[in-house]
Amino acid sequence: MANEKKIDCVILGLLSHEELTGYEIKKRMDTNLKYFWGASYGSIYPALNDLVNRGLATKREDTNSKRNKLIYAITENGRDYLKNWLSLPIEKDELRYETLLKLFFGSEKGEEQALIHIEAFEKKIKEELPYLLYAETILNKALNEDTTHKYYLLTVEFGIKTYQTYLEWCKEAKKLLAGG
Amino acid sequence: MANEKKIDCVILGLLSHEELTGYEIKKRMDTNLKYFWGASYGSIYPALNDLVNRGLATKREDTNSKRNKLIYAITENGRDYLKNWLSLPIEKDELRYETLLKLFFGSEKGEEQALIHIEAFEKKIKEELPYLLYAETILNKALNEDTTHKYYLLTVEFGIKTYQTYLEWCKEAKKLLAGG
DNA sequence: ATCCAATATATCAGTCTGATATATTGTACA
DNA sequence: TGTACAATATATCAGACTGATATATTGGAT
Repeated sequence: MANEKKIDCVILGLLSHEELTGYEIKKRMDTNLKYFWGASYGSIYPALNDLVNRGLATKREDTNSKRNKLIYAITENGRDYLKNWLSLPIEKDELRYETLLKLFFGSEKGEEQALIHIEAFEKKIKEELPYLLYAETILNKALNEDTTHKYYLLTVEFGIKTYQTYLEWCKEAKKLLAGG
Repeated sequence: MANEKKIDCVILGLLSHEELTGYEIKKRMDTNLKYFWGASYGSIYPALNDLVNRGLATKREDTNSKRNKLIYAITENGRDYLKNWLSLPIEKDELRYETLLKLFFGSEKGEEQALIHIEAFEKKIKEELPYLLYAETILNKALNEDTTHKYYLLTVEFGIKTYQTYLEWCKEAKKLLAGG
């Protein structure tokens, strides 16, 4: 089996729910998938053209709007490709935190600088957590109507739990740094 | 200020503690930094040559061993470069979990397949957690002798806390999937 | 002796990011 | 009514990095 390109799989996954433009795909990623996956336009647009060439998606111009919109939809072959990928074992789960990297080498600059990075991290997490909690409320309400929400909720719960743990770690990290 | 390449910074960070070969640098990454950063030989070896050309590191052949060893050391310029990077604000903290991606699109294949991915994730975390707990013990003992261990311990505590949270999430995720 | 795992360096096709370019549409507000 | 600005929309490219592959040596087990 050919090595599945991640960007192809995410796009097909999103298209399996609804028809989308490249711009809308990017927006979905930046909101719904933000906490565990990302992608740039530089990979999305070439991938879309490639998916069409391989018969996994279709492209059509939007005749309703005056905008230069290109709407993509998944094909049956695309759905098969997605299902196959979903059933393959996970290749890689990766955490890549520059904050921890700078902390690891922190002795070179000292405690004051390390504290700055921890507090910036804490601030960012505190700002993002409310969006996850809001999503949790919405999804719990909509759970009865649409069972696909259950899978989305699973990832939101992951985000909430880890973010809350991050905040606990920040507290302890500051204590440890101060010499406690 | 020129955009600091991450691979340059990690290598200089490791060289700031001790002289190392490219192979040893990779080993440090795969053990100590594993939980928050990774790098491949394909980036390490070219970066090492580049660092030497820019005067941030020096290269010398190991005359003691019969092996074709090339030992790298950080220069004063290299240390300045590292210190500057450490004081810059964090650009990106990124989590990229294929497990969550496949879960998000899980409705396409159903609960049984989702459960398989969650249990594989749970197994992997349970296997890795003991190494972090072991590192915690060692570092706590050595904390008095060497204060640089404090920074290493900070990242280990992050790993332990998040991994324990992952395991809690797995339990709840399985309940949620089963329809609870 | 022989085999295998670990040590050690290096390169390359292909993936993906981040920056940049370009143009249009909707909205606020003066 | 004009006009500025944010949002919508597509596209490309240099450069970073991965994963695979190649090559060769050394130490230890049997």
